[in-house]
Amino acid sequence: MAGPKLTKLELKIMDTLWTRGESSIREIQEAFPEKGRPAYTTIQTTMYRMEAKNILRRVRKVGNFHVFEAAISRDAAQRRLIDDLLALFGGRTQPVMAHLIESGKLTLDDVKEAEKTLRKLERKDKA
Amino acid sequence: MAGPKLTKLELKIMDTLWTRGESSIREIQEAFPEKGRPAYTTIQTTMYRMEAKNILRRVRKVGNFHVFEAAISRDAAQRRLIDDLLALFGGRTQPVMAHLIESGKLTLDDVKEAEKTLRKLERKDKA
DNA sequence: GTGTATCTACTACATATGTGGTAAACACTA
DNA sequence: TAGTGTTTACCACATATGTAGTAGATACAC
Repeated sequence: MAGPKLTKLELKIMDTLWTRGESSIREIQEAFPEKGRPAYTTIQTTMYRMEAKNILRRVRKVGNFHVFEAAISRDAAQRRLIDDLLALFGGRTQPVMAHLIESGKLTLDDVKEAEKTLRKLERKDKA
Repeated sequence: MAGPKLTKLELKIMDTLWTRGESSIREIQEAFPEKGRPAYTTIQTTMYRMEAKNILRRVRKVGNFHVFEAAISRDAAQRRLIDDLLALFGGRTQPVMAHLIESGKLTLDDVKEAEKTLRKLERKDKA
């Protein structure tokens, strides 16, 4: 059933946890670019709410601060993002691909890579 | 700069306008599946807000009801959806493709089609 | 012209999210 | 152990969104 839906801010927080592993609130806050960095308590409140939703959990206390870790994988979160997008397109990948190409984001190399992966999968399925 | 961000409900409303063209609130409401169909005034309120955001506009009055039309194209809205998703992936298409493949949503035919389109584009760019 | 059904315009309200303040607890240093 | 700086836990608030009710306007059928 894929992970829960995450907002943009939640995703940025998770990104730090996924990339750097266990982190304190302060470490996560300081991972934001200084320009437009949210207040410490903004991150804190959001993380508390994420804890209530089991998106992350506190694993231990060091000194007087808590250390948190991700409770869902990056893969699960990403899959959810894409599933949601696809649902908005009625499950059809074609328009998605068309837009990716049109915006110049998808290169011929990307596509060849995808094709290679698919052919590999096909062989595996047959075996 | 691509269109404004649309929510799921807003997208469903726009979908009717894009597909069937000019429509009344009632027509849009009745385009929702009977199971879980939002109340007339739910659609109405949402459409009024969309009007304020210039996502749609009322074009004329027929009898005692207004007729609305889309003020942004399906293409612009879809592009925005995909741009937003891509931004969450740091602009990288690779993980997006990987997930599409992994979930079985992207077939070899889809990819070949994309490749053909890309090659065509390439030739056009050269010319 | 009058009645009836529909629509409009406005209001209300709950939830999720982003935002950040404040007081009290707490750990570490000197 | 006393002081200081950080953290926690909680609170408050604005905005966006989904949800729907109500009163009065309005058009159409007869």
